[in-house]
Amino acid sequence: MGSRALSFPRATPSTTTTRGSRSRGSVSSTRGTRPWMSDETEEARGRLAEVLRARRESLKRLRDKGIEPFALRFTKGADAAELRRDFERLAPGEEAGIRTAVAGRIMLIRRHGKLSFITLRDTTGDIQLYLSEEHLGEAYGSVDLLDLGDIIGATGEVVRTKRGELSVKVEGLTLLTKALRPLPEKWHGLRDPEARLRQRYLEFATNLESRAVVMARARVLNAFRDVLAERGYLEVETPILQKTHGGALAKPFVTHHNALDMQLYLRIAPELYLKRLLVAGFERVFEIGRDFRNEGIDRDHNPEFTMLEAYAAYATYEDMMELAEALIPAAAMSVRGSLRFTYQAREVDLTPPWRRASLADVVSDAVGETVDHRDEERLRAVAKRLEVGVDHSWGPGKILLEIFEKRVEHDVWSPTFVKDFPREVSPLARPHRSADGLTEQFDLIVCGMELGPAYSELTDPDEQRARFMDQQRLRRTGDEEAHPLDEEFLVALEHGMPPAGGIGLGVDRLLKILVDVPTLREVILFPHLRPESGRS
RNA sequence: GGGCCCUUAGCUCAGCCCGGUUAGAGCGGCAGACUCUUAAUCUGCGCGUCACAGGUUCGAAUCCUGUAGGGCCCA
Repeated sequence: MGSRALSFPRATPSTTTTRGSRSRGSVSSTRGTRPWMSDETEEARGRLAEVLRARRESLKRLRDKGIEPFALRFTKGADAAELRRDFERLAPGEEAGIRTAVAGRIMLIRRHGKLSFITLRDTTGDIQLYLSEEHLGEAYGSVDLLDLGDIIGATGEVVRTKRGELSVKVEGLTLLTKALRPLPEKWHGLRDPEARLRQRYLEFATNLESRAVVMARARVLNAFRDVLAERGYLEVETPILQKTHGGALAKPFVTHHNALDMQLYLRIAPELYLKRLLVAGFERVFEIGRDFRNEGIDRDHNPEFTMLEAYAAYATYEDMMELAEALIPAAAMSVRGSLRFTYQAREVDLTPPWRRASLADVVSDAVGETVDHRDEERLRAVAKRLEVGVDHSWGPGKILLEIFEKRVEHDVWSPTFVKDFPREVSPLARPHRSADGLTEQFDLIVCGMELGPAYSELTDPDEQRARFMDQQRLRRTGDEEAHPLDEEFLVALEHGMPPAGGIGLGVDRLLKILVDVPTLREVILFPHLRPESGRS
């Protein structure tokens, strides 16, 4: 059963509009409803109710005329952008002599009696429809039944109007989906910052510039996959539901498997499973997926976020630096077309190679005195001077890291590999080949943000067990982010994991930089918001 | 966690400081005119628990307190 073309005699306007029924809605069951919450149309009051009733009315009229308002399919001939590109040179008043079929959402209607213009929006942009009674005959009356927000298909010749707007001169019009709710204001779009996030689909539908984020995300992921595939990395998927949450220092979400009657965690990182794949003999693997961390929500944190993790056997953290220097520029070129641009009005240059400096050196430079990861007394003094809160139980390494994160990191703007982390804050990285008490870990910092860590991976199962035991001690002192001991992972390591380098990259934070927005929420398609409560 | 700010029609916003008939406008909606518009224009008509709860007052969108959601800054 296909959709019948929307061509029929002019509809006789109903004289029975909805006026008489307005006062019925005085029972206030919809008190406090918000547009993004469902409401009971019957009892809704006010202007929205009037719009909803009008839309239902035209829906009914369409059905009365035997027209299905929710069609099955439509064959598109071209996108708005394709037409604009292909007919760039068409002169005003000229007809291309070529027919096409376009489809999209009605953003604007300009009716001039026997002539109407519709601005139609598809994925690629807007295209104008030119509709005239002269051309459409009786079917022109159907234009009266169209509303802003409806999704339609149109066939006709490509023309440029006398006033210079590229248009499709419509010969056939098909209603594809009737919109039963109104679009936001046509000029301003959706502005309320809360509504923009809660009804993200309306933001993307009406605010064209917001779509750039969605495009950029796809481009970054494609660029990553291209670079990794070219280098022989295999894309894999590992469990999100895990018995033990590991691979990072963070609080997990807890869930429950009914049939097995057991507690499970949503992964905080795929790391320990990717390493099992190294044990299994896959030498280069990567995963792009969601991690979940049960932490606060702010401009740099969302409970779920997208992470790339990649591992290469027989490699070190220097190789991961080189990989990062390939991945991020590829993503930047794909999104920005350049390695030099501004983030929040500040110049940034992603041209590799990037600065490599030890954590102790970066902190020393920033605080104006030489510190190292063993001098607890001096570190405590520096922390005090800079008003960085530190706990009595912390060792020097943790204090050093805290000073870095609270006072130094934000100002590290050019891409920098901050490397060689104290052992106590790095439970999964290999001991440094030449420096005592350090590990071969780096954090990549760009525009004051940590994009991700990388290690020369720890392969010695006994050392790994000792690290986990240290973490257990921290756990007992109340550190909820300490790494749990994963016995099964240790058994896997005992079977032998090749020496390897591994890296994690936070895709959302990179996107923040590439699309130049100040908050993570802007780059997440559907960011988490607190539920609206107290409105029942 | 602390401070400051916002919440008025489906949407975009006035009104709030200094309390006073029935809370305004534009878009959108409805009815009509209009064959080259670009947020089309023009005429007419409607449309609100002023986020929520309490307090002060003869009287509260407006002043005070609390709560919720959101934003910004600091930690």
